[in-house]
Amino acid sequence: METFQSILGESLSRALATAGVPAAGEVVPATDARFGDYQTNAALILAKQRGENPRALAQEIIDHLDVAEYAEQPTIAGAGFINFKLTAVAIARYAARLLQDDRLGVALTNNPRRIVIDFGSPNVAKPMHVGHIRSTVLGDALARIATFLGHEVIRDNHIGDWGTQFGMVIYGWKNLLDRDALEREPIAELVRIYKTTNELGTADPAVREACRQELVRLQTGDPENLRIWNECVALSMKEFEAAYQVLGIHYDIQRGESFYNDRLPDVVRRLLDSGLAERSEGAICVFFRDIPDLAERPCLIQKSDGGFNYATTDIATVDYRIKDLGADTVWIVTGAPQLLHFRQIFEIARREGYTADFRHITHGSILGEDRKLMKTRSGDNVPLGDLLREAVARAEKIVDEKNPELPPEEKNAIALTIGIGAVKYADLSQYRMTDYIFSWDRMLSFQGNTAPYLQNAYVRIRSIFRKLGAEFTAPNELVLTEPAELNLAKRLAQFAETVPQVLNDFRPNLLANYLFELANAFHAFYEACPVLKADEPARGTRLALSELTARVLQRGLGLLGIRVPEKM
RNA sequence: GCGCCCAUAGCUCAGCCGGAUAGAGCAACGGAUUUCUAAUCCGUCGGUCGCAGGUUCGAGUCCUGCUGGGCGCGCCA
Repeated sequence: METFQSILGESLSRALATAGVPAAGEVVPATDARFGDYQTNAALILAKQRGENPRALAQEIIDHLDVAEYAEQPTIAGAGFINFKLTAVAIARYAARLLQDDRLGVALTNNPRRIVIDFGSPNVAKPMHVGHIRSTVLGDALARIATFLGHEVIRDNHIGDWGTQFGMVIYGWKNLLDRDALEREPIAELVRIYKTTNELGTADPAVREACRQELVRLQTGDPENLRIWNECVALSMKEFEAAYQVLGIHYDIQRGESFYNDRLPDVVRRLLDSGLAERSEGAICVFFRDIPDLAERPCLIQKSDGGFNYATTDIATVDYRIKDLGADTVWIVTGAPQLLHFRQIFEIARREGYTADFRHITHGSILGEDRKLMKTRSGDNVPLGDLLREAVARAEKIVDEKNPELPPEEKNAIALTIGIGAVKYADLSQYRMTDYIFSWDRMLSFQGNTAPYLQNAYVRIRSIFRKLGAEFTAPNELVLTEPAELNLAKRLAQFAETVPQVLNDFRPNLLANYLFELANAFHAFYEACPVLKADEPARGTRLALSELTARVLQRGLGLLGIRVPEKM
C-alpha cells in the first residue's frame, strides 16, 4: 500500500516536472496540525536556487498539482510552504483498505539486504546485568523491524567465551571451587572464584603466573582445562537462555569468540602479507597513518607474546559474516565505549576490500537515580535476573490492586507481559545515544509514554470486542465525521510511514513515540465517541477504527519486542 | 594532549535529512465519571534549546571556538 506521504510526494514530483522546474524538496508530515496534514518546502528550496520569489513559485507548483483525490486544494503559507489537508473521504477509504491489509500498510523494502545483527553479547562466567539490557533489547527490536520490512536477518550472539579471564577462572576452579555452591548458584560461584583469584593475584606474583600458565594450557588444547572451560560455557549458556526466555529474545546463531580461534593465525598472516599490518614494539599492528584522528591509534592484532586479542577475533568475525554467512550488511549493537575499536575494525575491512555496509550502532548507559551507572547498594552491577523478577513483581502488585478478581495464573501472565514490556519500552522509547535514568515508578506508570499506557489502550479495545459478543465483520465503507475519528484514522495511516523510518538511523524511539501518539489519539476517541452505543454507520466505523488501532498497537509493540495482554 | 558522545521547561525526555509561534509526559493547579477498564480524557502554568561567534530567506538542528559532564586512546574484552 502506498502511504499518503508517498502519494503526495509523487504528485509533487509530477507537478514540478510539468511546471518545468527541477525536482526539489519532499512532502513531509505537517509540523503542526494547524498547517494541515502534510507540507512541502519545495518552493523555498527552488526559489533559493533560482533566485525567484518563493510564494510565486509555490503558486506555480500548486497550479500544476493534482491531489484532488486525496486532499483539499493545497494552500500557500508562511514564506512559501505548500500545505496539504487530507479529505475525510480519502482518509476513510485508506482506513478501509488498511482493514484488508495484514501488513497494516507497511511496504516491503525494495532493497532487501542480508543483515547480520550482532547484539547482546554477554560474557561467560559473568552474570548478565543491567548493562546488557540496552544492546539486547535494541538489537532485538531492530531485528524484528528489519525482518518485517523484508530484509533477511541473521541474529548472532557474539558471546564473550574466550580470553585472558579464563586463566583466572580455571585457576580458581582448580583451587577454590565450592561444588555445592556451584550447584546452587553456578554463576555466582564462578564470579566468586574469579574475584578471589584476582585478589590473590594482585598480592602474589606466583598466582598471576599460575593463571597465565592455565590460560596457555587452555589455548594449547589441554584436555582438563578445555573440560573446565566447556563446563563454564554450558553453565553460562543455561543462565543466558533463562533470561532470553523471560525477555522473549531469539538468536539464529550464537558464535562466541572461541568459534574464531582457529582462524586467527590466518588473519594475522594475511594482514602481514598484504602489508596492512606490521611489527611494532614486538606486537603486530595495523596503522592508519592517512587518517588524521587514527594516525596515532593503531589497532593491535597480535600481542608481543604471540597471543591474539579481541581485534583479531573481530576481524575474523567480519570474514565469517561476509564470506560464510553471505551478509552484505552487518549491524553491531554495543555501547559507545567501543566506537574507536569498531571504527578500526571497519576500516581494516574496507582496506581488505570488503564493500559490505558495516554499522556500529551505539547506545548510552542506564543510570541509577543518582545519575551514576546503575549499581547495587554494594557497588556491584545489578543482576539482570533480579531486575526482571522485580519488574514482574511490581507489575503483579499493580494488577492485583486494579483487577483483584482475575485468576492468579492469568495475573502472573499479565504481570510478565506488563513488567517486561515496561523495562523494554523504557529503553526503546528513548533515543539510544542518551543515557537514561532507570525508574520503576516512571516505567510502570499508566500515564505518559509507557508500556502500560499503550497496553491499556489495547486492553480497552479488546474489552469492547468482548462486550460486542458477536464476530466483528469490517464494513466496506467508513464514514468519518467526528474530529476524534478523523484524528485517529490519520494516525493509523501514519504507521506505514513510521516503521521504515526507524532504520534510517536505528531509532526505535520513533516507533515508540508514534505508538504513544496513536494510543493518545485512541484514548481521546474513546472518551469522545461511544462505540457500541452508537448508531450505524458510526458504530461500524468506530468498531473498525478500534480494530485497526488494536492491530497497529499489537503489531507496533510486537516490532519492539513487547507483547500485549487481553486484560490487565 | 588527542578523539568520540552528550547538554532543550522544576524533573524525565522527543524534536531523522536545516523550515512556520520549540513539543510531550511527570510534578503543580482547575475541570470531566448514570460510561465500552477514570488504569482515562480536557484545560492552565511552565523555555536565554550550555555560552559566544559564523553560514542563509530561515539554525535546537550545519561550521568554528569555549564551558560543563561521560567515555575512549598498542599488548583486557
